[in-house]
Amino acid sequence: MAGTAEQILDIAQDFIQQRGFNAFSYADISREIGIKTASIHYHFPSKSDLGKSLIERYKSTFAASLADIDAQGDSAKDKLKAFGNLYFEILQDEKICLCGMLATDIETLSVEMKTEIRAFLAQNEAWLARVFREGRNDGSITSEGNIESRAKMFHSCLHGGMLTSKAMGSEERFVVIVQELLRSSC
Amino acid sequence: MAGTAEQILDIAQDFIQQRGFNAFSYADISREIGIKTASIHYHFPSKSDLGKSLIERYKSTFAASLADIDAQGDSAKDKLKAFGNLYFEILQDEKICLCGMLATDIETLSVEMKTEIRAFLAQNEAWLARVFREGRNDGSITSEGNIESRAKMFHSCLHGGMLTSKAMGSEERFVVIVQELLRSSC
DNA sequence: GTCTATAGGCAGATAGAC
DNA sequence: GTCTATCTGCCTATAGAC
Repeated sequence: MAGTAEQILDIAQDFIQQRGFNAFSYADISREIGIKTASIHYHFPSKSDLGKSLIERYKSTFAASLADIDAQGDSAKDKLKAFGNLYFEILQDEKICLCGMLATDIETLSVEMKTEIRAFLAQNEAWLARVFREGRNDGSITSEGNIESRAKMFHSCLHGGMLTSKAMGSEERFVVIVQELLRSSC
Repeated sequence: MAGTAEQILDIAQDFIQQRGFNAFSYADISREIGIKTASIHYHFPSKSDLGKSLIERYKSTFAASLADIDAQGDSAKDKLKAFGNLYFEILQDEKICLCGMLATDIETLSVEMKTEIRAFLAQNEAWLARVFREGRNDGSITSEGNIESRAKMFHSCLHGGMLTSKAMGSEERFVVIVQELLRSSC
């Protein structure tokens, strides 16, 4: 049984991943979980507080997913596939990555939220760079070039893929993009 | 001397490319060009009308830029570079592609705007696919795989690159991503 | 075309009772 | 912790004078 604060975060996250930070309100959450907006302010005094808590939680959850992938003991190439699959699952819910969505809103957000978003992106790219490095050792990745650049490109392509595929209304499109990305990155 | 309607579109475009569709208002435009909000409604009765006109204009301008690239008579690989450079110039103004920004807001937009956004993305991808095809003929692109998939991936990577680079506050990051993309796509 | 004035609604946020 | 009530301000949009 989730506490109220968690429930609020859950609903807020859905809204943001579907519509963006500036297109949802406390009233939306209120309607969804049957609690007045004033009560939401008790848990999260300002919208920025809510946003910051949300990204922190998302970052932790995502880090746990990456740890799960590592624990599978697959090849580096399979890890990249699994990473892409994390995003595919998000897209299947008609959402995009929380931080990808917030990235477009970045200029309108508090410094606290900005900092958290950047930390999330950096966390992902550090993981990807490590996996690319592993791939050169285990032989599952034969492509050349700078590891950090490759990680940034891989990461960007997935975010752009989610974004454009959601806009075009096609999950299949994302699948095609990821296949092509894996082919040219491994 | 630009007419008022054009001026309104110019300002609105700046705001959207920097902050998103749901984070700017007629009042913002009003302040910027010294005209009352009621007068803006005379030119564009609803915000959706403004948005639709804006994307139509953007699509035409972008198509003209693509025609310019074609007219240079460069190799296909150089055309891809020039395409990436169009987006780099946008990022240098601390913006991202208008339709990339609107893509995240897609669920909150009118059907008219949605249709225009999809048409823009499709236009770009048709051009990219054609250039990849040219590259196989002129020998400047040796990579294999499905042409349409490659165009979608290339396109997605640029959009994601703009998005994440703006969020990270680094133009240099975008340059690195494009270099890596060109390396692995040609 | 641009203005003043205003409608009607929703936003984020707070005070204080229970 | 949740409520009612309310504040202040901004939003999109319209009516009607000039």
